[in-house]
Amino acid sequence: MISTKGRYALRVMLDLAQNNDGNYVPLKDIAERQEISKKYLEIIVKEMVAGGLIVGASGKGGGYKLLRKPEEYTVGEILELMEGTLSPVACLADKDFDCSRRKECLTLPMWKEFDEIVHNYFYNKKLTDLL
Amino acid sequence: MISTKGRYALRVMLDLAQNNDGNYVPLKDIAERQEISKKYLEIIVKEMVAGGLIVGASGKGGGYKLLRKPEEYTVGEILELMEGTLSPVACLADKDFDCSRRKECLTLPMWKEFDEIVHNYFYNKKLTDLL
DNA sequence: CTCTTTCCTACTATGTCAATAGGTTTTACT
DNA sequence: AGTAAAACCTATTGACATAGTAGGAAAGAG
Repeated sequence: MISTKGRYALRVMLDLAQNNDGNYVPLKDIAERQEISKKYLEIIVKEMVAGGLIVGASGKGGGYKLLRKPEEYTVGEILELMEGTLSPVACLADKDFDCSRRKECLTLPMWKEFDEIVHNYFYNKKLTDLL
Repeated sequence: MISTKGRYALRVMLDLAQNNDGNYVPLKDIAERQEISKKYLEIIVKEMVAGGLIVGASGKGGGYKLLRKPEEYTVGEILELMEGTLSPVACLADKDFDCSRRKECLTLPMWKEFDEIVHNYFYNKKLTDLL
């Protein structure tokens, strides 16, 4: 299940792509258009700035804008940043996950295959594919 | 993320498939082989019985066994029973989910497409494919 | 110097996850 | 009848994540 964080982040990115005229877009406007609590979006957008997806500017005339061209973002990188991982199981999400049953695990190959399908799907989906 | 409930259920099914000689398999044995708390497995197998995946028998010589041939189970039905849904978002998981933005939602088509990929992957994967 | 906007810390309610605890009932075997 | 093994049942718990809310501090344009 993708959480609201991931879903809202995606909608913020789409909103920014649709209002990508070079100016900063105030969060207030995004929150109103998307009907999402501005306060909650603050938390989300902060992570998006930290993650290098967008840039913020304080003060009057400030707001947020994309750092790259809309077609240069993939849905995968947005979701993965917000969700932490797209992997279906902990043993694939964590590089350091230590499972004593790893060698004999009958289900691991399936999770690996599925993980790749998910990864491929979202990383081949550009932000602009949704517009 | 697939929870332990789904993952453990799958491992119980595989264990039952590997010990499918017509006799009931005690949960104690499964718990030991799989290195999972028997107490926790009780909760899980109870749901599996209720969901029609397996059948239980009380008393000495009792335990659990498969209701169908191993090749007649799909991973999808097992996971969906335990997880409640395999859908990535609530608006697809719930038939009655009421979203006012449904018509204009830019992300819904993607979630739908992804949902189908996930569904197809797990429902085309037979339990015996993992053995 | 004021208004707008981001930025920051903290708090909270609710729910889910992953169990544990302690029994009762059912059944086969002796 | 008695006993051991097994499922079955109800309740509880600790930890964590989710989805926010609250209140203000700092930045920056006009």
